[in-house]
Parts: sequence; structure tokens; C-alpha cells
Amino acid sequence: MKDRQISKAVIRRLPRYRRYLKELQKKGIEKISSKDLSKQIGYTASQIRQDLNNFGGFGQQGYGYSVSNLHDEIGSILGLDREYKMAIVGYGRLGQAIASYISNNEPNFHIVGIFDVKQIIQDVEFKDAQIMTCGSLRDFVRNEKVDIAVITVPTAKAQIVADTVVDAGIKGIWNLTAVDLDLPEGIAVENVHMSDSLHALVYYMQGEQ
Amino acid sequence: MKDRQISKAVIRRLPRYRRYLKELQKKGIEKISSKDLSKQIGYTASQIRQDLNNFGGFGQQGYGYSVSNLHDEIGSILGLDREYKMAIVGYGRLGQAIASYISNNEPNFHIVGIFDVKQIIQDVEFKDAQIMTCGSLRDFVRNEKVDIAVITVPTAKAQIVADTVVDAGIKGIWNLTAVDLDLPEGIAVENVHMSDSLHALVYYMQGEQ
DNA sequence: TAGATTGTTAATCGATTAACAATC
DNA sequence: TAGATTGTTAATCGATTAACAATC
Repeated sequence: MKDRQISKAVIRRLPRYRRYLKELQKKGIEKISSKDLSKQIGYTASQIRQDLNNFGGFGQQGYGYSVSNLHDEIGSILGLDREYKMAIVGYGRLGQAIASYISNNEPNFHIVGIFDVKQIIQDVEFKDAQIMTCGSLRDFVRNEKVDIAVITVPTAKAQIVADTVVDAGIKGIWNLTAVDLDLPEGIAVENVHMSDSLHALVYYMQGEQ
Repeated sequence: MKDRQISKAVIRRLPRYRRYLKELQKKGIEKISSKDLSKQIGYTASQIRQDLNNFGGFGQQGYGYSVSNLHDEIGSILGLDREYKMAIVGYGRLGQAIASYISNNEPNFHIVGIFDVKQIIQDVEFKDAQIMTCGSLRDFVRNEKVDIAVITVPTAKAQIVADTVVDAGIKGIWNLTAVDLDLPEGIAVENVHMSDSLHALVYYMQGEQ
């Protein structure tokens, strides 16, 4: 990996590359050229090669890229060759959907704790994760050394949850609420702002009548 | 609105501007300068003025922008001053979460139909939306003139659902599955690729130890 | 009026594309 | 070897930032 800071645009494309490579792998395709990948993924061949060469030469002149090798290399660049402990904060339908998605599709992410305010679901269990009230969030994150907090609480509670997990030493926050969080330097955050996405959608629906 | 094509980057910022303006409005703040908004939203003042001037001069020299006026203007640019009929396809936990979010927070979006393969939930109702099996999706979309299809079905079913609603004359697709859809020109699509977001998150967690 | 702040042009910066030598 | 395709440099394009005249 080179010294120069990799641009955000490149990083956002990496999971997509990996996703397409996984598809190719499933289809039993063993090698792919930047030109052929370009046709499928929609980026130019030039951009694909440029993107990949930020991290090293994964291809072979005259041949192309090994699908499974490139898939794994990108995974490794992203950090998907490590294991992560996750806590889900907010166990409404969105939290439940996420929990189920993670446990079925993301082998390197382990849901170790689930938190909600509601008593009703408090004693239920999800796989090997306890379901607890938010009062124990801070200590749990600290003691279990949770890496990632998934925040799916109502908008008004999002910042206080973020403050709590930050205080407990969280490393990353996956924010699925409709607010932007105020966080100290050094805490990674990714926002999934669904309503922003919906609003962009309707913009693009204009003119199509 | 000027002729020149507005860049995608600008459009993606608009919902965020609107979100911050709504917040200011709630706080009773009536005017804001690009400089002050910059401090809150994190874009440069220059960029804010540049973005807004793609669509017209909404400010007043020496004063700034009227919060409520700018909020509404951005809404109008995005197309949020119109009404939209929505069908939710896939009524698992994610579909349920979306349905609830939309009906509580998006007054201009109306869920008119919900579709799932499962019999169990088939006779339940959500507000004024019927819950139906996927077999009736095509006719429903066509007859009710549904504007937007929200796709939350399992990955393997996403493309066939998309094909069905496109055939029935849908105008926009809000895709919450983990695949990219193959769609004809003229159909607007927005993808919420949650796993891509999670994978970007872990990239940014590196180096923080 | 004077001060503030926009609207807009020009300068800079960064990202994408094109081109091609290196090499498998 | 010849053909194919990468890795990488250079050219282009577009987006962001800076600057300032217009004007409220």
C-alpha cells in the first residue's frame, strides 16, 4: 500500500468491485480483464486499473486478473480479513433486519450484544448475543471490546448513543439514523441515510414525466 | 433551473442541505448565511453558494438565506412538492421498517400496496395499503399507476421483481438489495447498498488500531 | 451610508480518461 | 514469438475553492 492518501471515491468503489468479483467466482469464472470487468461494472477499464494500482499490481500483463485472488486482495485492503465484534443499538424492525443480514451474510462480523429500551424483547436472544437494556451499553462495549456499534435508534437518541459508545472506546460507528453524528477525530463512521437516498431518487424521476 | 446538467455530487448534497434547514427551522432560526451553514454542515461556504446557484439565487446579499424558503425551494428542486405512490415489494423486517419509516416521516409518499411471497402476513394490512402476493404485482402497479417500487426481497429475486415493475410502467426504483439492477434507460434508480457501506466503514477503521 | 453577504467569475485542485511502453 | 493486457505516465475534464464586484 502506497503512502499517498487514497481518495474516498476509490474506497467507495472497492466493495462494489469485490461484490462483482464474488459473482464471477460463483459463476466459476477464474480470470477477468479490466476491459471485461468494465462492461459489467460500468466503470472504465482505465479507472479499474488506476483504482487497483493504488494498492499494488494484482494483475498480470497479457492475462488479466485472477478473480479469486483479486476478490481476496480487495477484501484484505478493506479489512475484511479480520474479525469484528458488533453491538446493535436499537432493536426495532430495522435493527432486527440488520442483525439477520449480518449473521447470514457477513461471516467476519459477530453480533455480541443487542440493546434496546423496550422490556418486551429484553429477554429474547439472538443467536449468541444477549439482548440488554441501554443502561448496560457503556460497560458492555468497554468490557467486551466491541469494535463497531450499529445505531438504529430513533433520531432523537442517536447522538447520546454515539457519545456513550465513543466514551466506551468504540472504533467504528455504522449510523442508520437520519442524523449526522458529532464525533471526535479517530472514530470511523459510515452513514446510511435512507431518506436522503429516497429524495435523490425523486429528483432523478423528474423529466421522465 | 439552468440548462446545463447538474452533477450527481450536487444532487446528493441537496437532501442533506434540506435536512439541516429543517433542523434550523425546528430551532426557530429564520435566516442563515452560507458561512454559518458551512460551520454546521461541513461544506465550504463557497460550495454552498455554488451549489444553490445551480438552481437560482435564493439568497439576499448582505442578509443570507431564509431558512424556510430555502428548505422549500430545495424540496421543490428535488420533487418533494409532489405526491408519490409507492409499492413495497418484500415485506420482511426491512420492508416493515421502511413502511413504518415512510408512513411516519415522509408525508408525500403514499404506500398503496405491499407485496410478499409469504402467506402468513398476506391478510394483514398496513394503514391503507393491502398486502398481496407477488403474483398480482404487475397488474397492481399498472392499474394503480404506482410511481416508485421499493425492493427489499432476497438478492436472488431482485432482478425479476425489477423486470416486473418496469414492465408495468414504474418510474422509479428504490433498491435496498445487495445487487445492482439491470434496467432500461429512463427508469430512475437509487441503491442503498448497506453491505458496501459496512465494508467502507471497516476500511476507515484501519490505522486507528 | 457602511457592513455584510450573495452571485459569479477565475484559479486551483483532484479525479478520470487516454495513451503507450512494459511484459506476460 | 505475437497478441493481449497490465501498470503507469500524461492529458483532459470536472469539481471545489478563492476572490471580488454587485447589491441588499
